[in-house]
Amino acid sequence: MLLSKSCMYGLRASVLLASRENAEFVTIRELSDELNISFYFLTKVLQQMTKANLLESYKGPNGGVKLAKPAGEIRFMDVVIAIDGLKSLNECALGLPGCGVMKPCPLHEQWSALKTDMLNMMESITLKQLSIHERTAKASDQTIDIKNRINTFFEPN
Amino acid sequence: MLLSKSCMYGLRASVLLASRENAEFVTIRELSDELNISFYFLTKVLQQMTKANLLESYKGPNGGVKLAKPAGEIRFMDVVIAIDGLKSLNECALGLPGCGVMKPCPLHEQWSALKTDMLNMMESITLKQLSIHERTAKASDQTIDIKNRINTFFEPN
DNA sequence: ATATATTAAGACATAAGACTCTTTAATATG
DNA sequence: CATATTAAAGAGTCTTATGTCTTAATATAT
Ligand code: FES
Ligand code: FES
Repeated sequence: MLLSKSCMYGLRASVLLASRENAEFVTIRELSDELNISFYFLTKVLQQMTKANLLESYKGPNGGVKLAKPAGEIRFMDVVIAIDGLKSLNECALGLPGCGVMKPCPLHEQWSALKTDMLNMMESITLKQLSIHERTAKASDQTIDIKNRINTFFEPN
Repeated sequence: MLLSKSCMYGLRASVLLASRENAEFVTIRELSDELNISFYFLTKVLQQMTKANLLESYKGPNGGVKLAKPAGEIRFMDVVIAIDGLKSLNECALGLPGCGVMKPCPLHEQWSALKTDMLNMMESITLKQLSIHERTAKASDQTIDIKNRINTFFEPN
């Protein structure tokens, strides 16, 4: 598993929030219902994102969470860093210390090339792009309404 | 973490075994000492590889483990499959079920491209290549003898 | 003020992964 | 045969990740 479950949950919620960028605060309960993620657990994950200034939260009636910046300004990578941390992005494939810093392991050359591609991807893709992809998919399948479609994207495990 | 620790341990041990392909059985104790991995734990991991017919084991005096085939015929991927399983190679980046089979998630296109590269790498690299890389590295640093060099590759965490 | 809605924080529970130890089985050697 | 050496198998422990619940804090509305 490349990303932790927490991180995947955070990403799913982010994309959903991005697809409603117009909206005001969305309750975590609504997100967790739609994504089939434990409300309690998702709450913890989104707290991490709030601390990292990716989300803004508001307590009380009409409260909830929303993206702290335009979806086009939040990179895939930002979410990963907020939840799994920077270290998770620079690990040696064989788990040895100091990948890229110390003596490279036998896999380093190949692995770091892949890692570069992966980082480029994470750096270039924004939540906006992910949410647009979602919309396009929806448009191409007119028989399924929006809510339904999001639900099929984010089916329970 | 892309690969489990078990898997990384198995790979490290494999490369070490490959670099001694000439040798007869090597005891797990010797491997665990040289790689700074718990002997008990490594034993379990190598058992999985033996069951998968990647290693051959022999009990009793002068026993141990050795590669079951020439190092050039064992692919990186074979070790990963033996230890982490096939499923680990085809996961959705967002943890959704049926990546590549069911409706793709918003990240699928980008992620599956990366995954293809990764699988190609795992499929094309053999233990022989990894061990040769190791030898080359050694040759370029004459001041450090072989055993020492392996030890610096495989430092404790 | 009081009641209600909501996130934050912290404590707790369960499951999975990582690691350890003990016992058993196979083999070799004297 | 007796003893030593080694991996296999199984049970147990420790740690980390995941998931749940309760209480506190903050905001709104009546
Ligand atoms: S040192 Fe192992 S991948 Fe970089
Ligand atoms: S469905 Fe998500 S990466 Fe393929």
